[in-house]
Amino acid sequence: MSSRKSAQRELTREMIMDAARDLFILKGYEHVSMRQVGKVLGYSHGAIYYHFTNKAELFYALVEEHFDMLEHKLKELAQAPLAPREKLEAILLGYIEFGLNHQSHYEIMFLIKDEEVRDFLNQSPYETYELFAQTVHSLSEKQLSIQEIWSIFLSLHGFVTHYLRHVLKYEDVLDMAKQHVQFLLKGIFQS
Amino acid sequence: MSSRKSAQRELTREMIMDAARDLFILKGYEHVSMRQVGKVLGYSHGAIYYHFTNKAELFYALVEEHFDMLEHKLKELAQAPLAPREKLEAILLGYIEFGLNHQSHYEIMFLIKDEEVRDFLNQSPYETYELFAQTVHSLSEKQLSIQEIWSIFLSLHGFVTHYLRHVLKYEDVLDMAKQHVQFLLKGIFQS
DNA sequence: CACCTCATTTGAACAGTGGTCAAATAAAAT
DNA sequence: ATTTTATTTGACCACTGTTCAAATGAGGTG
Repeated sequence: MSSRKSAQRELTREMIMDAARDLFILKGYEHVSMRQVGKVLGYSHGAIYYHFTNKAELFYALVEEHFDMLEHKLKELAQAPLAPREKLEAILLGYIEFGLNHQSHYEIMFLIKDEEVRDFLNQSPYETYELFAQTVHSLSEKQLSIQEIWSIFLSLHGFVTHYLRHVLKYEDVLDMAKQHVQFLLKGIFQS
Repeated sequence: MSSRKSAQRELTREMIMDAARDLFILKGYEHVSMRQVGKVLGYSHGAIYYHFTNKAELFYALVEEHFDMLEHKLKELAQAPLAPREKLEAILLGYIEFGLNHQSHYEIMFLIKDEEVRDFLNQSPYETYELFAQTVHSLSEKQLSIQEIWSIFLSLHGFVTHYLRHVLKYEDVLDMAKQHVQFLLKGIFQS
């Protein structure tokens, strides 16, 4: 009965995050317990609390990664060799794709009310939205106001939120997503 | 130590729902426990389980009421003495108002993923959406397609969801709500 | 009145949760 | 070889939803 593992197997934040990520994607924030995370790693739950102050901090560490992923995706799409209108479409669609392909993460990033988690969400959501808004603004050739961009964002958010709740995959709603994007862009470009 | 209360104070589903409603509005679904509900009524939690099979059933009973309220509100707005365009605005704004004035309920009605609760949500969401869609369709003078109405709904849903998460009141976002509605209706009526 | 029945209520029990912390352990530094 | 220090354990706390045998007492029957 050794109560401390050998040095090579010493627990790290990375290891915990890897295990948590798997469980988390599978079950969502609320249905993953600290004890479960410890169990898959072969450690007691106490050890997890040595590396993370609490559950919210652990899961927020994961979410930070995903704000980066979303930003990366937006930047990538913004550089595609397309006409502004097509690029704009790609960005709005890309947002939906991201949301529905990373449902558990989207949930924490934009949906969870839990105060504990919210306390850790500092600047990331604002920064990511700022990037989104800037990109959309320049691609719309300045025809969209701040307010209109915000409305577009909220409307995309509504789409993701709805289908996320019904646990549908992106591919299942692709057509609908495209039509939603068309609806939002209607009247901006005269085409 | 009497273990059964006198007949006049016998527990009813109504009494439980009244107590649950208060707690629920105050704290939201996840932060209300069956023991708390029992406590405010002066009964043990076991008694609650005699009248409701589980927490989900109890809270769903409350939510049924609120689908009715939303339908009632939509019907009321549809009969206001206004021009179609104004009426349409009033309906979209009314939806947002409802969502933000009954945040806890909106959460269960359209947001909670919990399978237990979802099992009880049967036809109500569809029926209510159907009413919304029909009303919007007729008020748009047939200029809006099924798909466009669905997009409008999702976009309103996104607005409510976002501000609900940030626990803002309807009055706090009224201006924003009006602009969002204008954005969604832009291009439909030639005004 | 006594007796019985049965709807109702209780509270102990179960398996789980997030979180804390003294004590045990072993690797590293002296 | 001894001390220090980082890490891990697991008992413990207060809580959750849920189940259920046992207790209770109101109402009906003889």
